[in-house]
Amino acid sequence: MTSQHRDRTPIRVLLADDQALVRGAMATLLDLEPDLEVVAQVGDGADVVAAARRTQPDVALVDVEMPQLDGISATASLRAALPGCRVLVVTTFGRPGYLRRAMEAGASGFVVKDTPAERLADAVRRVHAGLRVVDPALAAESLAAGQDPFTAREREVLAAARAGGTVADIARTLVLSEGTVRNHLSSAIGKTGARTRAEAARIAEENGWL
Amino acid sequence: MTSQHRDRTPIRVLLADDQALVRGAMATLLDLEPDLEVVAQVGDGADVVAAARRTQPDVALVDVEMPQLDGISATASLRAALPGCRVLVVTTFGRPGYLRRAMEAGASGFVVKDTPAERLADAVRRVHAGLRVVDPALAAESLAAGQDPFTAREREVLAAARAGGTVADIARTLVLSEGTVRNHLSSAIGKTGARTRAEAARIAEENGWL
DNA sequence: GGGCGGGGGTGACACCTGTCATGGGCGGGA
DNA sequence: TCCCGCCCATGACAGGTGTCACCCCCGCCC
Repeated sequence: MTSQHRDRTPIRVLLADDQALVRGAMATLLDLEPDLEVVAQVGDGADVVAAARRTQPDVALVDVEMPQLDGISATASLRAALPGCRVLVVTTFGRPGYLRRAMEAGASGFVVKDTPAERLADAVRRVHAGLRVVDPALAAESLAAGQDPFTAREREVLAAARAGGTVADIARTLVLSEGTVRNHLSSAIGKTGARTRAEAARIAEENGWL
Repeated sequence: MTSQHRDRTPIRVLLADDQALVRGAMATLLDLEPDLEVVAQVGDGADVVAAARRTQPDVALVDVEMPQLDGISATASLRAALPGCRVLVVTTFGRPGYLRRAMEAGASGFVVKDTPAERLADAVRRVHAGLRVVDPALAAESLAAGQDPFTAREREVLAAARAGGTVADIARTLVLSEGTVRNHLSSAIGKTGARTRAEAARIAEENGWL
């Protein structure tokens, strides 16, 4: 497909964002561009693949924070279902772990919502052209932070600890011994350099490891 | 929309949101309306009053979550400086405490970013017309949740506890005895019905009490 | 095969937390 | 004026937490 027709066939765009106001605003913003056409809007990651199958978009703009299925998982599903559709992840939080996981899930670009609105359409065009779009500063931060140091269990235990419950609560929800939970927590605390489970959970969350 | 406006002068709108992408998208969305004109955009609450003085807007759309000065405080300052300018608070999180505090600060409306984009312009018009715009469901939730049960100190201690540090850390930052910190924490835990400080902090945050 | 890392578990120990009783000081309302 | 709520503080106590040593099982890889 050597489709270099710039203004003839517009780039078909799918929008996935749980905030209707933001989604709608971005849709009008992109629809103003003559070479872009928003062909679908969904409010949850769980609806991405179905909408994409129906409307066959060229590029999908996917938010990370969504209620049922998050944007990273949705990206992976979408890439598996429609390999021809490229994904540009758009997110509120520029967490290093998000960037890494998004790229591993098959995203072609990663844009933070701090970036000027004028650049969004250009990011879509670049992604559609097969280029990778990543904020350089965030990429550096991602490298500096390193990757998720946790084991699967540690991550689960730490995620369960975010709710603020006791060790007994976590043990009950994960069906584990209290001692085992404390061992995992202790390990996670050690790996993050924290001094309490709450601090460890905060650090993990800020890095996008949960 | 069939808005027959007798006077041809458009409603002057100021936008305050820290996410440039969202801000820009909302600006284009509102500028498409013939009776609305975005006359200023700022990325922080600290810049709201200065920009309003310069551009004399009729309505200010203010986000709650902003880096230096939050939207609630910015609303209060703006109402004091330019009483003729009405404020419509737009926020990601529909927390009951946010709504209450926004109205107390002098806001005329409160809109969550979940609402459809089509309704935003209408909300601006209503606010400009002197009406109050509040999501009924959120208003009910706000009444059900009651208001901030904490004393000033309890709030401070709980806010400091969010970082995840120990009692000693909190005592150091607030210049208090460790025993006093534990007393305040215990009181806050009791008022929220929580069982740990982390849970209490989570509850307080979800209700917009911090 | 032996080593290694992950998962699950137990027991013990020092330390931190949450609770309560109690006290003093300060300001505002009946 | 007295009373009440808030703030600060102390001390004591039960129970939760974080750490460590040590155990087992399993799968992987040199």
